[in-house]
Amino acid sequence: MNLHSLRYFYEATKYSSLTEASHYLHISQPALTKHIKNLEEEYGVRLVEKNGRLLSLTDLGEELIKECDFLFQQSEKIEQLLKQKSSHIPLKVGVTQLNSEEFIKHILVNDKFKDIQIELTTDNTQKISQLLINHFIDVALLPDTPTLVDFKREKIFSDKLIFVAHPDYCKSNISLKELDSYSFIKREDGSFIQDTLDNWQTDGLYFSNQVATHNEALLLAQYKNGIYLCSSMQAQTMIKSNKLKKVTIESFPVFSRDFYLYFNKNKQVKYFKRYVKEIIDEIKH
Amino acid sequence: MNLHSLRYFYEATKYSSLTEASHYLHISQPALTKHIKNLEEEYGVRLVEKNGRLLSLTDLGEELIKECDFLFQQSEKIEQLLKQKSSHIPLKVGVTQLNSEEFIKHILVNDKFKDIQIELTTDNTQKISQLLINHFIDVALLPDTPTLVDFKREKIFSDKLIFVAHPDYCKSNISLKELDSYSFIKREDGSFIQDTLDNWQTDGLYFSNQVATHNEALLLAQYKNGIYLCSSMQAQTMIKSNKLKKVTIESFPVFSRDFYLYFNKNKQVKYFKRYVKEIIDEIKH
DNA sequence: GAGAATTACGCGCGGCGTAACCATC
DNA sequence: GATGGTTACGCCGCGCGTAATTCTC
Repeated sequence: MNLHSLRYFYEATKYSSLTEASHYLHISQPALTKHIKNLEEEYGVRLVEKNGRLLSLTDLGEELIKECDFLFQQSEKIEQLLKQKSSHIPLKVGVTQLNSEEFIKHILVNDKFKDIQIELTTDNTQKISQLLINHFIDVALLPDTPTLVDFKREKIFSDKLIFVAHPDYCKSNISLKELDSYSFIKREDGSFIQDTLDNWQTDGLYFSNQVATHNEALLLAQYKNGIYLCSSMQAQTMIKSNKLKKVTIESFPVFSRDFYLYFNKNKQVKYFKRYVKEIIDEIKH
Repeated sequence: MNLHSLRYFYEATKYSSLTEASHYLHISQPALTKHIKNLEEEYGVRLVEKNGRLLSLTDLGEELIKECDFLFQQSEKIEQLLKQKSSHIPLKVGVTQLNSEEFIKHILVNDKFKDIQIELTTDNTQKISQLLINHFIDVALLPDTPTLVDFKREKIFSDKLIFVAHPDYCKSNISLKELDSYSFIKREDGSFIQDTLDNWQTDGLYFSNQVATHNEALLLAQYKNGIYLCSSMQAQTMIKSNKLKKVTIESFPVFSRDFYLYFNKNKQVKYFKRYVKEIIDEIKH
């Protein structure tokens, strides 16, 4: 029997619709439908029936799910056994400065990664891509990179520059006229963030403080020290926990970069990819 | 985890070597190796180790197999549940006269087919192939057939014309000089078998009796009535049970036809194919 | 018309077989 | 040299996503 289709069927029933399930299972909705049809056709049985515009389980479907509980519980047990005895060499991951902190915070410490041992390398895009090419690392999280043009990759998220501030510090939408009512947090000269700000408005911005790192800037922003421009990825968790809010400023252009996972062939990479995507989903929420 | 590879690994351990297992599991031996490697690489574990020129299970491998017992026992239970509730429309199978008796005897009454309901049509090759083309039947067992040239097919066995006789009736190898010491069983004039015999030796053959059907001829041969020319497929079981033996006659040319399963797309056909192949293997032994 | 499922279709990867090679007896 | 396992390689089908369609509220 096709245990692959059975697994998807089983997992899908944990959600209220196929569409919802497809989202959480990281598979397209038509593909899920197909898996269910597979089972039904293979055995000439009906497992689901139409219920309004949703599907619901037939009696046989319910019965099947109960049996699947045992099956996949056992399969889980086996997987744990194997993972426990695993002597994997660590998966070598390369990231840029921009990602590294978020990576460490949200990905590497995540429970999902308890069974993948990871060795992290942080360097600039150029160096990381060279490591990947020379097989010194297995995976790299990087923006679009010319030297990796024919490498396997998968888009993970789109990073944009956004303004953030303490929720009480200012309105959420600020017009150009209102700009002088607020102060901005200044990053070190020559940094990408500061250059972007300077190029946008050479005058008219009032800077409260200058800091040396992204972390310092975030801290100041939290203490209502001003509005701070940073990558949406880096601010996401603070926004989610309401320590900061996103601030839109009139006519500020969109600076965005897509980030990809580039990878060499490696059995573990598959899981790594899935976990990363799941975690990114959680962050985006 | 990859339950497909796990299944093959599990089943393979029931045999003494991969080569032997591959034969019974109807998969090539390199493919089996690959499945095991899959599991080992996915989890970074060792499941088998070299033991002379054979493989044997590691401790972890043994442990894994124990857990797999539960897993695939449960999977079997689920499969039974589904098959029991199955409301399959019968699988429509077409065969020629030549095959039909062997089919009914050795295939359709076989235990393996208890969960596939079969509707059998017997007719000549031309008619059967038309039924297949028009989707009136799902599977057909036929020799190479020009009208089905771009149909999906799979070679099932090669049928040859052979001489058979009672084990005590004659020697196993007969030279041309000795031919006149034995009598032959004569089929009805115009039959393929009789025509073949007549075209080979227009004189010099002594015919004891003339019969109307293959079954009658087999019966006579069993009663030491003479040597009988028939298809190897049709005589196989009598030979296996020592009621008849194969007789080689000097300079008799090989008349052989390959038989194929031709099939339309149908979920059940997969199982049908596998069962047929297994049974053919049993017959060939 | 919005949300859900189904059908149609095309692409890429993985599973498989064949063949050649290596290792053990 | 015979038997069993491994590596290399290429093909085909299955699993999947995208897009268009149907169905329900």
